[in-house]
Amino acid sequence: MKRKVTLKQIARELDVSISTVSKALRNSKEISEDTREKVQAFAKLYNYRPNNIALSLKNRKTKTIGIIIPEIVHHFFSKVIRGIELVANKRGYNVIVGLSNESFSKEVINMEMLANGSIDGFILSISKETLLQQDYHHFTETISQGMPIVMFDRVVNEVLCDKVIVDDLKGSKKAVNTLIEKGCKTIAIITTKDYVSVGKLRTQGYLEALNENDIKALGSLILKVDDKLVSEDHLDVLEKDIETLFESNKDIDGIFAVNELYAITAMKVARKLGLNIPEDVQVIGFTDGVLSKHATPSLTTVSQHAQQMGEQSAELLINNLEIEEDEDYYQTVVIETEIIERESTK
Amino acid sequence: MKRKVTLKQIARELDVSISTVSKALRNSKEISEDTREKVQAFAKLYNYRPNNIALSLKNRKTKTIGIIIPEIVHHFFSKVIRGIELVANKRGYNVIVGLSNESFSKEVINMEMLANGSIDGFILSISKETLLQQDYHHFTETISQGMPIVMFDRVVNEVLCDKVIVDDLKGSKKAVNTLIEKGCKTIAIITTKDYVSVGKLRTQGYLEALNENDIKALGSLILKVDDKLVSEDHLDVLEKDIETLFESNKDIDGIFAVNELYAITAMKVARKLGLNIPEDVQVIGFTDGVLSKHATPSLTTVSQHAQQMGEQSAELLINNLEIEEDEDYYQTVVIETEIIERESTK
DNA sequence: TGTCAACACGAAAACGTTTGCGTTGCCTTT
DNA sequence: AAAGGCAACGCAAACGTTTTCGTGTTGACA
Repeated sequence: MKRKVTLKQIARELDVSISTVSKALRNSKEISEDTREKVQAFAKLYNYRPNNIALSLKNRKTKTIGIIIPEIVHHFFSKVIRGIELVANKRGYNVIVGLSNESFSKEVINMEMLANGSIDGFILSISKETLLQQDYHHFTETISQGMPIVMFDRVVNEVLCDKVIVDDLKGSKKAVNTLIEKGCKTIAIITTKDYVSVGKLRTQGYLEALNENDIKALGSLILKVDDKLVSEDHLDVLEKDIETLFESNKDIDGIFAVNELYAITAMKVARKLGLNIPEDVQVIGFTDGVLSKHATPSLTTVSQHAQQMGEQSAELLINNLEIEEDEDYYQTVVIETEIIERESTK
Repeated sequence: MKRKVTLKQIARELDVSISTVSKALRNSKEISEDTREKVQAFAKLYNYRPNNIALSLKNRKTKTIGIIIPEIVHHFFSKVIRGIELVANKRGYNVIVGLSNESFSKEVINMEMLANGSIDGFILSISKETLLQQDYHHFTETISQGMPIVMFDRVVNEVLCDKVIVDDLKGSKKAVNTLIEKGCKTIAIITTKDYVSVGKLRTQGYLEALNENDIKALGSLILKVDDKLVSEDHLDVLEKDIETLFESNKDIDGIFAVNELYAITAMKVARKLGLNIPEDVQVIGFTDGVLSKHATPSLTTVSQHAQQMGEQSAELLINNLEIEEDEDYYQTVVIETEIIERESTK
């Protein structure tokens, strides 16, 4: 087990100074060709690689970016990570991930662990609990210490930083409009409670779409699911709620669900009630996850281009890191959504 | 934008030496109570946090572990990561992830990026290309340089290190036995080409189960899918193959698929051919992903306990890191599989 | 009054780099 | 022969810590 070789060891072995070795390896013309070759040969032989930590300390930058997300076992987030990793690697950066598990305190802890020199900047999506408590001091403090943050998807106006979001409102309008075009008269929405900003926006898009088409929005057609309970009952409760929705609104012929799971579950319940998809009820979901693609019938969805979001976030952050301290100019990039038509619509 | 405060700045401000500040903060009794309080108050005020990079350099350990996986947009791998992250954080470690994207060269590059001081050890699952080329020098070299590796799921005998695997053979035997118990007489398997070790093992388990039940294995019932092509056609090809399988073996009443997607696709094709599940054909898959749970009918699977694998891997690695250089004793932990019965079996 | 221990603190090395600048020795130039 | 120039290298600082080993100042004690 040979330890990693350092400049010092090479220097001692070759009887020159450390600086000479360093310069020789970087092809400085201060060093004679003789010594340069000698040093480089030796370095190659012993497979010398500069120690990253030492470099980080010297350069005051680590060339790694920190990601904090609420959950990794989630198609959307892992796709975002893939996007981030893609451009990060291309530009010579590493990524280190922290999971908040939707908890405020874990988010704070994780950020503190990373903010002390381990990384150059953050890319993150806010946890539900933080959203609920509306306590954003850890973000603003980090930023004020000179560490840039890029937020994606779950963002918040109170914090000034670069942001990458999908146009939830427009996306859901598109979805509902699609349902209307395909002949739906009575469209229900299955959404989340309002404190999740994306849920709120998507609901709003639904309402606006109805409004613009002169369809009256009915409270009974709006199902707001409380997704705070993560337990197994969650699904059962969800199914019951949806069943009630269908039964108290017999004329529903279109469903817009703000995520994949709700959509799939809606289809399941509909089928159980003897309704055919898409003949009797058409369904559109949000997020193009793996479920939508492989469900039967496959689900028409509003695609969020998760990987692209990740790529954009990384570009934004790295540009920020490598540009000379510009005048605190923050931008918000909007990723367009796209309807992917599959079998759950006519 | 105030830069992060350092020991040196505190020292200058309070007109004491750096060492005094350091000692005061660590509550050394060398320092008088007066100075201690003064320093600590100042540090708190300016929110002093020791610089991680400097600590890493000094201690020659980074307290972060590197993960290299073939793909992150994958339920199994992201669940493993969650497990790793869980115990890593609990024990004061961070995780930094690299994606090989199933490519040999990216695996090598990624490992080299991290091996130069950024991390203390690796947890990884080998890429398909590496498995195919059987070139493991980057693993052995890393290990011989004193950096421990824990491999999970996709492991290889040629490399000596800690390993965490699932009992693929036993797991698939269990699956096939379950099918037999439930009355299946003609069981087909949908598997991968043999170079993916887990595919090979699972096929072997299938054969052994049949053998032990005195059922003759038929080559025509074994479908080996070439999953090298990742393209969209993949699915089409798969469907065609499965359709052929069903049509040339009309009496198939049980399907064992080595992964979720194959199983779901098999169900889809079966239904298209007018077969009912589980009445006419029963299906069991491997891996309990999100598809299995939410498919209709939901899929009976062999659960691999991915999160537990991650936890075990992390425990193994960290123990290795924190124990005094023991005598190169490597262990292989086997995670038991478990059949999760759902609607695709009787 | 001289000695010694205890106390409170500072200097410096170390971790592994990079780099500006100083220092040799030798050759050229006038 | 003296001065200047250049090639080739070493010194030392810096990044931010921790820690060992001084060192100076007390006070107590003989």
